[in-house]
Amino acid sequence: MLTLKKTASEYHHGDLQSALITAGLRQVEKNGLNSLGLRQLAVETGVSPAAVYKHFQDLDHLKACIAKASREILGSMMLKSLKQLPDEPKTKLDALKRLRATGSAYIDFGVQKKNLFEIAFISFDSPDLGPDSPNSYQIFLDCLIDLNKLGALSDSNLLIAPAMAWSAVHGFASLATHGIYGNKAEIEVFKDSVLSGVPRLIQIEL
Amino acid sequence: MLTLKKTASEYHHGDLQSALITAGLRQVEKNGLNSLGLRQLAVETGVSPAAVYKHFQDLDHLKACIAKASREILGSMMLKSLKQLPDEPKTKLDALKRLRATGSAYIDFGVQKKNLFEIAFISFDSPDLGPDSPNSYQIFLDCLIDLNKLGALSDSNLLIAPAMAWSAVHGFASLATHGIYGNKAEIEVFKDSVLSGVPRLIQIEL
DNA sequence: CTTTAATGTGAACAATGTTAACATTAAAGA
DNA sequence: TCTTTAATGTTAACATTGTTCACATTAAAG
Repeated sequence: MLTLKKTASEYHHGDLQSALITAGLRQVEKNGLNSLGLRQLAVETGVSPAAVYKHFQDLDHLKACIAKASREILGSMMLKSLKQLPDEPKTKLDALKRLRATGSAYIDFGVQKKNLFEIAFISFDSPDLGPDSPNSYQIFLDCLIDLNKLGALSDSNLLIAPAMAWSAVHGFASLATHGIYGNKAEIEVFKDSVLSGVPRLIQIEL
Repeated sequence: MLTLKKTASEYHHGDLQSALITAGLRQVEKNGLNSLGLRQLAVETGVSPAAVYKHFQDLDHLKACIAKASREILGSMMLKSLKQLPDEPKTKLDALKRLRATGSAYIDFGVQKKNLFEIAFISFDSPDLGPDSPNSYQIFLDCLIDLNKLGALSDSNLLIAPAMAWSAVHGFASLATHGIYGNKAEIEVFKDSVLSGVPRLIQIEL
């Protein structure tokens, strides 16, 4: 339709649903998950508190949508990290570099946007909201499929390997956001170690 | 002092501070972090809402104390898992079994007490509350020191190795609590894989 | 035994999530 | 096009929450 919103009757918002999610993302990123409030978001988007309930069942549902949006930002950062590398990896080493890049992006997201990372996995269980796109697990898996095609991974590991890689990377990101590894310079050292360890963890053979 | 609380004047509670933490732990474990409320805890411990503020600065502070208590339960479960093994490991393999036992206990805690695991790392940064005892990181470290003494680990890794092991185990526990690996039977398979992968990750040489 | 500090109560406050009844607009069907 | 209907918004109210203040009660210290 695309009706160049001249209809500024100011009564209907136009796209409140995504406006609330966007405002929520900004609020969480700036002041943390605890600072997220329904009324405050309503004010921020210039709407009454009750209007929110036309688009979300309750605050938890809205939070879940903001969480999903966070995960999708994470996923897009992972994809972005891949765009600076050769598309179709021809060698095992190239394929491995791609896996490492996605892992690095995952950790960077956690460290740089720790408040978004904090909310990202809220209500991750309930699949009411449909799959993430992009989906970070799928991105890991694609990298491992490439490695498998090139013979760097045993087939039996295509189920286990992504789980293990994800665990290591996610765990490091999570612990890093909790300030366990000190300042960002120190984090970088540990991060490299973890990323270098992943191929051993999932038994890559070059 | 130990004054066998005959002084049941019913006005002063006796040990409200820890009673609130205990009640908080039970509430979180049963109904999740979101269900935790100050007034409700006050009712549960038979005390007025304002009384809580004689022992905690605010709800966040109380939450942080409950979180610390959760981590200490985790730590004690790790220690418990060690008590069924030979005290002083004489062989590399024995030492490795101890490391694996602690990792297994860590993951079990996450899966079996997912609500406690959820709160456990809240306010982990702020060291106002003093160190955990027992401290799960220290337990990992002790296992690795044993391995190092037996020559299974390069010295340079005594800083990095615990961080990596912790990351893998913590990440898996975290993702498992989010229901990513399906039911508990499936989780067990993945868990064994991760635990078997840790020695490769941290470059144990047997 | 008196004073003081620790620990409790009760009433009030502002702010929050939520709901219900109603208003306005956009979309659909005659 | 006109009418109806569904979608989307508003306002007012409610119960509940975290928090504070003035005050009461008890335990500990001098």
